[in-house]
Parts: sequence; C-alpha cells; structure tokens
Amino acid sequence: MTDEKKPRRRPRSDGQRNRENLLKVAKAAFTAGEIDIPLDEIAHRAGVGIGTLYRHFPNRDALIEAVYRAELDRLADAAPVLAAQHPPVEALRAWMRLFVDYIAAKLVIAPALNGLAGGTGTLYAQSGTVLQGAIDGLVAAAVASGDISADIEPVDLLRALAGVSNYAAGPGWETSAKRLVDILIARSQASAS
Amino acid sequence: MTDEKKPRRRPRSDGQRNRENLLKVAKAAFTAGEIDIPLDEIAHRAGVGIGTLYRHFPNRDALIEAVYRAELDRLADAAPVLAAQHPPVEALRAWMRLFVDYIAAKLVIAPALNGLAGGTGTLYAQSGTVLQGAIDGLVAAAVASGDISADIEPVDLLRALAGVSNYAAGPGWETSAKRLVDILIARSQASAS
DNA sequence: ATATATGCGGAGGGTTACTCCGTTTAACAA
DNA sequence: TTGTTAAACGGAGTAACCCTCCGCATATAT
Repeated sequence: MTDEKKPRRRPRSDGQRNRENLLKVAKAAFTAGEIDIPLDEIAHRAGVGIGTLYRHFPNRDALIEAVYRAELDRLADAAPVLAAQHPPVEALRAWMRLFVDYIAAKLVIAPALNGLAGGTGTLYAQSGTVLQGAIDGLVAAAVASGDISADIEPVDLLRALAGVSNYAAGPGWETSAKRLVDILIARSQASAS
Repeated sequence: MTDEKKPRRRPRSDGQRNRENLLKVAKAAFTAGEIDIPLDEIAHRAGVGIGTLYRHFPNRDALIEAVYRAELDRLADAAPVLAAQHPPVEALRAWMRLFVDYIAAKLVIAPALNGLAGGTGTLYAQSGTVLQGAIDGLVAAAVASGDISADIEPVDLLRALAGVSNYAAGPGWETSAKRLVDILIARSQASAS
C-alpha cells in the first residue's frame, strides 16, 4: 500500500510563481491590518484569477496558515544561528527577544492568528512543533552548560511569550514582554545554583 | 452643554428579557464550540427575530464582546471574595488558577476571542481594565503583607496567563499554565527576601 | 511538432451579515 | 379603563462573500 506518487513532471514554473506571489500579497495585506480582505481582492492584487488562489489554498484559513507558517520557519531558522554566535543563555534570551520583535514589527503572526476562527488545534499543533524544536535546542544547550536548571519546560516559555504577544494592545506591552523574558530566565538561573 | 438625557420612561421589560436571552443563547453556543453559528440561528434559538438581535447588538463582534465581557466581570468579582477568604499570596494564587479554570471549562473566553477579527484593540483595552483592577488589588495586598516583592508588574502576570490560555492546544496545557503561576509567584517571593 | 498533464480564469450557486420599515406592545397619563 | 406614544419587534430584501466547476491555455516532455 505504499504507493509513492512519482510525479512524472517537474512542477510548472508559473504555478510556483503564482503561489509565491499570492503569499507575498497576502502577507502584505495582513501585516497592514487588512485581515478581513476578500480573497477575490488578494487574487486580483496578485494578478491571478480567484480559481488560481483556491487551487493553491483550498480555503481562507489555509492561506492564513501558509503565511503564518512561512514566518514561523524564518523564526525557527534563526535559532541555530544565534546558538553559534552567543553563549547558551544569551542565545536563548536573544531568541526569545527576537520572537517579541517579530510581533512588534507586526509580522503577521498575532493578528492573523486572531483571525482564525475554529479549528486552531491543528495549526497550533504543527507550528508548535517547529518552534518547539528551535527553543528546545537552545534550552538544552543552556542546561548542558550548567547555566540554567532543567526544571522549566521550554514550552512554557514559548506559551508565555506567545500569550503576551497576543495581548499586544496596551502601550507598554513590548517592555512588558521583554521583562517577562528576563524574569523567566532569572528564575531558571536561580534554581540552578 | 451637559444635557443629561433624562429618560422619560422606564426601559421596556420585554427588551431586557430578550437581551439577556440572546446573551444566554450565544454563550451556550460559543461554549459548545459553535463559533461560526449564524446570527439568524442565535436569534431563532432565543425566540426573537433577527431584527431584534441587531438592535441589541449592532454586529457580530458586539455580541461576542458582550458575552465575553459578562464572563470577565464574573471573574473580576471573584477577586474580593478570595481576598477575604485567604491570606494575600494564597488569594493571588487562587485567583490566577481560577482564571485558568475558567478557560479550561471553555467558558467562552479564548475561543470567542480567536473569532474576533480586526479591532481587538478596543476590546482588550476595556477588558484589560476590569481584570487589571482585580489583580492589582490582590497583588497590592500581597506586597503590603511583605510576602512578595513589588518588582513584578501585575499586568505581566495577567498577560502571561492569558497567553498560555490562548495556546490551549497541547495536551498538558493546563498543567503548564498552573506551573507558570507557581513559577511567577515563586520568583516574586524569592526577590522579596 | 505533438501530446498531455498541469495550471488558469471567472461566471455562478449558496450562504451570511446587516438594513429598513410597517406592525405590535409596554409604559404612562387622564 | 382607555388613549397616547415612544420603544421594541419581526422578517423580507440587499449586498457581499466564500467556494465550486469546468472549458480553455500553456508548460513540460517526447
């Protein structure tokens, strides 16, 4: 039953171009706060028909998710780079702050997420995986170096951060978020002594 | 220019009854996960016409917000009660856990919030105020009693909690959330010594 | 050059949010 | 009680939107 589809042909170049274009337009729109933008409009701005949009992304949520995932991947990719440039604890702190910065720059994440209606479960599950991989590595390194203790789940850090970012309404939210980073890390260091 | 509207008449009883009925039905639906339920259906279940729904709540978001606000008020009201029943730090811990429980019981909050599309700003701003009042009192009492230090902003606690709850996807989220409560409080106590 | 799988466009069906206005009814005065 | 009136009601109608379907176009491979 392991029938692997051997695609006979190379994917068509125009298809990929259109797909990327749609993602770019959608990201721009979401970032600009136009979360309720009609899909027809996105298709139009990307210079394609509505049918094309729907072939690439079967529904609205799929499009949002795709944009979101692309950003997440960029964020996850930064982890190994930081790990190579800084000592463990500092790499961890830097990455968490980067996370905050991403949202500060309105890079899609939070607003788009709020737009998702129902089945967020799947989305979170997947995206959680990729981000968790990133932070797990950073935390593991910091624990190995003896700088922080292992009694805090890396996921907790993520969750807290993600949450703070969602409530990015108040004026001092950014300061608040970074302070939270310090608090959580400080706590881990304290109990490592 | 301070023309106070002196309402000539007492508000009509059927109006208030219908309004409360709509809220009740909407809350039940949202809690049951029917976030995308058509407004016509809500009106029907409440035994009123669609026009009536729209007079009480000018649009979908207004209805969601109203349900949400009602729950928040209940949560805020619990703070003084807890403060009277427990010593300061325990009251604080208890209230934060209650917060988590509310979401665990799917009491509207998180799912409905995710459904809100655009201008969440105003909503958060207002709701932040009422919850902030609640937690401020609890923290102030704990600081006054010398049990925790004042170097942590009460708002941070709220933000972190709210965030964790939004990511209520993974299996152990509830444990995770309550662990976060302990971590935050422990950290505050440590620096109070 | 030919064949064909892959991708494209956009009209159209079905659903939903919201408006408008003629009708009903609760509150108050006589 | 009865009459008056402002407040509230109901639901048909409108506009906008999501998504499907299918005949046409084009990139890839031979």
